[in-house]
Amino acid sequence: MPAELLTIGQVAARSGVAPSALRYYESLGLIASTRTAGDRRRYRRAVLRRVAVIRAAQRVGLSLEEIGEAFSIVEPEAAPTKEQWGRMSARWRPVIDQRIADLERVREDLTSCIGCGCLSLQTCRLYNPDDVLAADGSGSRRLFPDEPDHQEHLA
Amino acid sequence: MPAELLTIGQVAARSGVAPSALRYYESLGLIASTRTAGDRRRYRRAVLRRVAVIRAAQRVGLSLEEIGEAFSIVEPEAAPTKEQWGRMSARWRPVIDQRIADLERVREDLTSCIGCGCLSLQTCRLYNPDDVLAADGSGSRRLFPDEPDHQEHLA
DNA sequence: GGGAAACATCAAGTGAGCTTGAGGTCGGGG
DNA sequence: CCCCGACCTCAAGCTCACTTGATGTTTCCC
Repeated sequence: MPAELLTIGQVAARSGVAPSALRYYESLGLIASTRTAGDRRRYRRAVLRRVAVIRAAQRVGLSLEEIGEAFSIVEPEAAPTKEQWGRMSARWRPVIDQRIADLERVREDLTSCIGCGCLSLQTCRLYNPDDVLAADGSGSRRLFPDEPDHQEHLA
Repeated sequence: MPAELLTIGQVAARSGVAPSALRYYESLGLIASTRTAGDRRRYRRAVLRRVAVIRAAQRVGLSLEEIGEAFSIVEPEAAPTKEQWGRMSARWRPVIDQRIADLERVREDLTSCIGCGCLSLQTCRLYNPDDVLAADGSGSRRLFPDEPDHQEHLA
């Protein structure tokens, strides 16, 4: 327990992310570690920041792959420089803004539908939304995919 | 194509949700249908509203199971009454508000971290967040789970 | 009335993001 | 010196929300 490097257990405890998840992130190249002679992982403190950024980005709805792409501009294994950080957040900002706008619209629709008495009508946006998914392939769906437009409406 | 009842294909076209997904929702009890003599599904128009509500709730980050719970207060197979709708949206509003607040915080953290020069410091909220996950079992994680608090911080 | 859509069921597959388990290694305290 | 717990790898399992495919039935239209 010197000071400089953290064990996986310590990183887990301090970040709240399970060791298995940290190994998984590492397998994806999202974080990096050095190894001891006995093959144990040792993490630099900067990994805590990276993990925090990963969790924050997930909350925004980004996949680990997208996060990895954004990380490709910062050097692995170190804290981002101010400039790199700036580029990353510039990249994510519009995504966050969009997500917030989406949710605000859902909230608005939900609320206005109560007041407007549109429950049985077809003019309601919730009833007759203009953002709709088209079938587009296989596999699971992102929770908040970029929904392609689709024009087919009610009658 | 009389008028009253919709086929699964029509519901799919009008809601933008694939037929297979509609059958899946039905298997979970989220929507209901009657059957023709030949065992084909027939949906009442109200199902369009329900499907729209389901998609909206998913956008907010609710699982289909949670959506089903919320639906348990409205009669299956019919459009919600104004009162039921009110209860549902009252139930979801705080969740939406919370999600929006979370995202705004991430955005704020991202932005302020650029300006504040905290990149190498430990006072930064992103670096030293107070919302952290504890290990809690198996399986996949919700994209935006209710994160239990966890107090273990840096040093 | 005949053929092609559209629909039915059911089992199995998909992808993301992890966890769990088996089986073995490392390292610090008593 | 020995033991326990933390750690290692790798393969397999799991959840969620669907889709795909196989196989069979209905229905609409000409």
